[in-house]
Amino acid sequence: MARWEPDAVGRLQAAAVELYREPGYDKVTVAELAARASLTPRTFFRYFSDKREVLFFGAEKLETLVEEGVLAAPGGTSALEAVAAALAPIARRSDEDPVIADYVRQRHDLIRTYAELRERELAKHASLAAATAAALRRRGVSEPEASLAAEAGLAAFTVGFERWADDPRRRKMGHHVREAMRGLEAVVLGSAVLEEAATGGRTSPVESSRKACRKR
Amino acid sequence: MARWEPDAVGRLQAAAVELYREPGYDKVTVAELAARASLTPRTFFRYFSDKREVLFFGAEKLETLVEEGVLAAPGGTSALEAVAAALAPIARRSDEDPVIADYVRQRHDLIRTYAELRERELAKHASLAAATAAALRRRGVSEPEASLAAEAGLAAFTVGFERWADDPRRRKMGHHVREAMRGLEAVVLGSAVLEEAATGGRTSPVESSRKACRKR
DNA sequence: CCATCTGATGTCACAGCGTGCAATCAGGTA
DNA sequence: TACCTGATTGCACGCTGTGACATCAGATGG
Repeated sequence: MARWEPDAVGRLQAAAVELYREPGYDKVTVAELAARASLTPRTFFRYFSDKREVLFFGAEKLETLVEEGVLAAPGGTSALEAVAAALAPIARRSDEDPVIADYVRQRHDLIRTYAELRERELAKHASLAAATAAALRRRGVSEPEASLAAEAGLAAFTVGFERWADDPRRRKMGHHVREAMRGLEAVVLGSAVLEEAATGGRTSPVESSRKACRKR
Repeated sequence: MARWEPDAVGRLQAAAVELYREPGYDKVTVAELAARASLTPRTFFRYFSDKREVLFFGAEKLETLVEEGVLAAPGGTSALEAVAAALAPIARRSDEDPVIADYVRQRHDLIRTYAELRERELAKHASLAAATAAALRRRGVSEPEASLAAEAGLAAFTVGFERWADDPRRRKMGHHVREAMRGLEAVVLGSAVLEEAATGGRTSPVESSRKACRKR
């Protein structure tokens, strides 16, 4: 039997999701939030550095998960494939457990609504990208490419994620993410606009390799 | 002759760059900053919503610049090329004017140093990506591709920008950005690791098109 | 059974951020 | 001279986040 009500962190997180949704993130004070968890503001700030941070608790875990995923990708896999492979299980988690999916949706709604939360989300995203690039480097990918694969791969994931969140047909997140990855290829290969090489003589950076891929 | 010392905004910006560098962003109070510009905190907050925002003044201008650039790209240009074309003049501005380049470097140093500033920068970056995607849609690019081209193109720009900032050889920003764009292709085409199709049978999303591009 | 230690929680005071509202103040206008 | 205008200021206030110290229930141990 514990001295205090157990799981202070969990109570604070729950209170946060609840109150940030209903009165609203900007309407609620940390004092009220803490009170709902039968705690004081001081305790809140002992566990979370911020009023925002309480919504981003699993972030470090996610980071190591993706790192491990990148390292675990089979040898000979390209950088971008490794990133995609590391990201796939993340999508799967939501696709397999509707409870998780609901939580993810609520959290995403919050983040979409409040600029301060969006900023923090972007920061976490950037940190994840940096960690991913580092993992790729540990796989032997050299520098401009490692960062680019990490950024591009995560960007594709995000685009897929957002389309999932907005999909009225409720298709799986994995589906949207795969589609986004394909879309990324298409865009980089220059087939998005079905252009007919109308560029006026000057050879753009993207032009060269697209030439090599005409058969597509 | 003006009633008050003219260009309050400019004075506040100058004071900010100066003081955020030297005592440090987290050491300086808005009161001190305002005082250095011979103003009061109240006036500071009339012009800037934040202690951070004072460093991000040109952001809206940059946004419209990129939008115009995307719209102005010659017809038949692919989505990613349009983004690259819109971004190129931005790099050129720094490459041609060393004063601008110095300012950009100082600002980047600040943003790299302080997490709060980094968060705000990422938010501006995201907003720019959204505006870019919107401009692409106005060009007829449809949705997963518009966002992907915007995100990927901006990510490449950022990677190039960062390599420029760290380049001991001081090559031009345009050079680094072009290289990053090429790197992006390389990564998406799967040539980053020089792999020899060692994937164990399963066909990954990226696999299909890479097959079509073996000649590279 | 009492003393002590431990670790989570609470109290208090405080600096700084950001805002609403009303006051000032210099110059232009009638 | 009286009035209007618009930039700036003063003031009071609520909220965020922090440092230093007190509290309190139980575990430990003699």
